Order: sequence, then C-alpha cells, then structure tokens
Amino acid sequence: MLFMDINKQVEILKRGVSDLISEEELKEKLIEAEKEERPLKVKLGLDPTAPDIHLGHTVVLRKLKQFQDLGHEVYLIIGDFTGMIGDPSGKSETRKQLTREEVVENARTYKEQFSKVLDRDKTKLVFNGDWLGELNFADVLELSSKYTVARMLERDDFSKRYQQEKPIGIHEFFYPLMQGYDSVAINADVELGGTDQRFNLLVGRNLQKEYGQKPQVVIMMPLLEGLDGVNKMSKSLGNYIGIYDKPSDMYGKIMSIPDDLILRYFELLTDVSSEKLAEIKEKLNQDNFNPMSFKKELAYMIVKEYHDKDAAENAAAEFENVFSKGNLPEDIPVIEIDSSDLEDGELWIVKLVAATGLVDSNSQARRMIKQGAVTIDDKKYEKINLNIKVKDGMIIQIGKRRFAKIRLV
RNA sequence: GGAGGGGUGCCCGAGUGGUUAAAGGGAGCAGACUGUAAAUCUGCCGGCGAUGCCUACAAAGGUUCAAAUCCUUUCCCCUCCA
Repeated sequence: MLFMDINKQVEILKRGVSDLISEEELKEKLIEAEKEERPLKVKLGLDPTAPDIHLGHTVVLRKLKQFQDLGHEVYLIIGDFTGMIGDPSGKSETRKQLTREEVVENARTYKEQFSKVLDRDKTKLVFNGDWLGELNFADVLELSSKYTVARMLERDDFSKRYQQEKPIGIHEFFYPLMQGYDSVAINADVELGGTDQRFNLLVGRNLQKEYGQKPQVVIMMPLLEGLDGVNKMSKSLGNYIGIYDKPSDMYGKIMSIPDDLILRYFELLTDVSSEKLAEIKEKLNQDNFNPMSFKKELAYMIVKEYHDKDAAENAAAEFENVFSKGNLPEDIPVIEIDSSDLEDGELWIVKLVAATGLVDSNSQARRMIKQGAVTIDDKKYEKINLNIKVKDGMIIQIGKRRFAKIRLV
C-alpha cells in the first residue's frame, strides 16, 4: 500500500475542519500506519432513522472521501441498536422504534445515498447491534461504571436541559457510551462528526483508553447552515437542500441562500482550490461587487455534482427564464378540475385557487388574492367576489414560484 | 413518600375573569424594491362563499351573563426535601 507524504496528508485532511484533536496524534497515527502498512480505520456513526441525506451531511462525507482517496478505510456504523430500542419515554415522537426490517432497509438506502459521495466498494457498512447486542447486563454495568454522572452533565446539551428543567432520560446517558463503545469495538483510529458531536466523540477517546486502546483522533466538521443562514441545515427545520432534490429546486434553493453563506458553501461543498476560495473571498468583500455570479457558479457546480452537467445547464437556464425574465417554467404541474363542478363554465375565484392545491385552504387562497399574489393567464386578480371562466390549459400563478395548469375533465 | 413550580398557536414566549383568534420574537408566505428565491421595508400568518359563524390556550367536567384565566378530576414535565 502506498501512502502520500505524511505532511501532505495532514494538510489535505485539515482543510475545512472545525476542530482536530489532535494534529500531533493524527501525524503519529499516520506514521504508524505507514510503518505497519495498514490503513487507518476511520469511523462515522449514523442515526438509522432518516435515510434522506442533504448537503449538510455531505460536509462530513466529503471529509471521509478524502481519507478514502488517501487509501484509508472508512467505516459507516449504523446505530441500529439504539434505533431498535427506541425512546422509552415514548413522548419524543421523533424517535420511533424501528424493526429489524426497517433498519436493514434504511441501511440499504443509506448505502445508495452515501455512494453519491463515497466510494461504494471501499466503504464498510456495519451495524452496532452486532456488538452492542452481545453485551450482557454485567458488561453494560462495567461500561457505565467508566463514566460518572458529573462527567455526563458536562455535556452542553445535558446541562442546559438540566438547568431549564427539561427531562433527561437515563437511557440518554447511554447513547454517548454506546457510540464510544463502537469505537472500542472496531478499534477506531479516527472518528469524524459534526461539532455538535464533540461530547460523544470525546467519550469515545476516554472509553478506548479505559479499554486499553489508543484513543482515536477526533475530527469535527462545522455544521453547515441551512437556507435561512442561521440554523444548521436540517430536514425538520425545512431549510435543507436534499441531494435528491430536483435540479431546478436545488439550483433555486442555492440561489436563495443569504449572500454571507456563499464562501462557506464553496469551502465545504465543493472542491475549488484554496486559491479560488481566496479570490472569491476577496471579491465578496468589495463593496459594489454583485455576488450573484458566484452564487450561480456555486449552484451550477452543486447541481452538476449530484445530477449531471445537462441537468445543471437546464436548471441554470430555467432559473434565468423564470426569475430573471419572469417567464413560465417548463413543467408546470397539471391540476384536473371536474367540469361538473362548474356553473356555466365558471368557478368562484377563491375555489379555483384553492383547487390548485398550491394553498392549504380557501382562507389562504382568499388572502393570496387580496395580497395581489394571484395571476391567472397573465392577468392579476385582487378581488375575491368574482367568478372565473375556467378554460383548459389555464395557468394559475401564486407568488413567484407556484404554478399550476388547469385541465378540465 | 412530602412540598412546590409548570403544560399557550409551526417553534420560542406574554397573558390570572370580559375590548383575546390570544402581546412580542422567530420561521413561513405575499407585496414593494433590487443584484437573486440575497439584503431591506410593508403586509399576511386557524377554518368557513364570511361585516357574521365555528374551532382553539394538555384532557375531561364544572362555576359564571362571560373562562387561556376560577374550581374538580385525569395525564405529562420539572424542582426541592426524604
């Protein structure tokens, strides 16, 4: 096995990371690995519940890919064990109990999705139930005796909740222990995670020491802010860009990120060189520079990466067409309207707008109309006491980006 | 086991009998403007063919002309003492 020069490896691996504990140890590990002619075992733990990855996840994945490209071994550890136990309190509806079948199915989906970034054949996908499920109660007691309540409460999340009088389930203390034990189980050299994983990652180091292993190097990647520019990208906040988003959505969403995020997205989501990054940074700092061109470039690059070149070009063209020129998009969802619902071929405008499904209720449709957001066949309507003659192929537009085409049946 | 605090709209969070579909903030949506689905400003933000009606402040009952606000029971969360 051939490895790149150690310092060069470290340089690559350091790029974009938020925290590295520690660079010294990483070097040592790399030297040792080279001497013993073995790759480093690099680990990432995954929640088995929602296999639907977005750009936020890819930040860490891209780092793993770098390890892979340098010849190291990547382990994705599916937390099926925790997933199958579920949350006993039953109150946090997010963590529902998963069956073995669901976990296996999710894992399959994961593999497919992660292959968008990682080298599929070089990635080892394992389940932590394989070892956690083998522990008996005495083993669990031994494991838990290696940590104290006070140390658990060091964790930001726990101490905050404790102060705010929010519940903390005892089982929650086990999650970091379990994740840490994963590192022991595979004897990990390196573990990756977001900065929010700091505590868990460090528990892994401590446990490894307790079990007589060399502690893993911990690499923390920054959490990518979502479309709102403030909160981390997450599905539940709805501020995410999914890697399976349609090219036009993906492109549009990237165009909608706050300008401040442009540089960060380039840094964490693309392979542009550090020289290019510096150039972007400099231009963005100029007063009357319009960042739109960079944003378009960014959008193009990302769509190209997760779809392909054609898709990226089409998405860019459509964006120009719809938003810069105000034309209609190419594929408009078709809504069927039953002609028997019409009176003399007419329908009350509020009902018509609501029938498109682009709004949730008549009341919302009513508001949209009053706000001057509704355009039907190029004509803007602002009055609600009006019937519209419904025609086949009629185009209804709400706001700038919601469209529907009527089909009479 | 005992004492006490609390559960409000998508989220956070005011509100202790009427002018409360419920302050304020965030998110979201729309309009204006623009450099774009950036930024900023303004408006909207439970449902209903609608100057009114219905549903809503953990759940169910009750008091009252009137309840998110008072009472009873239940469920849930938290703190302190043991």
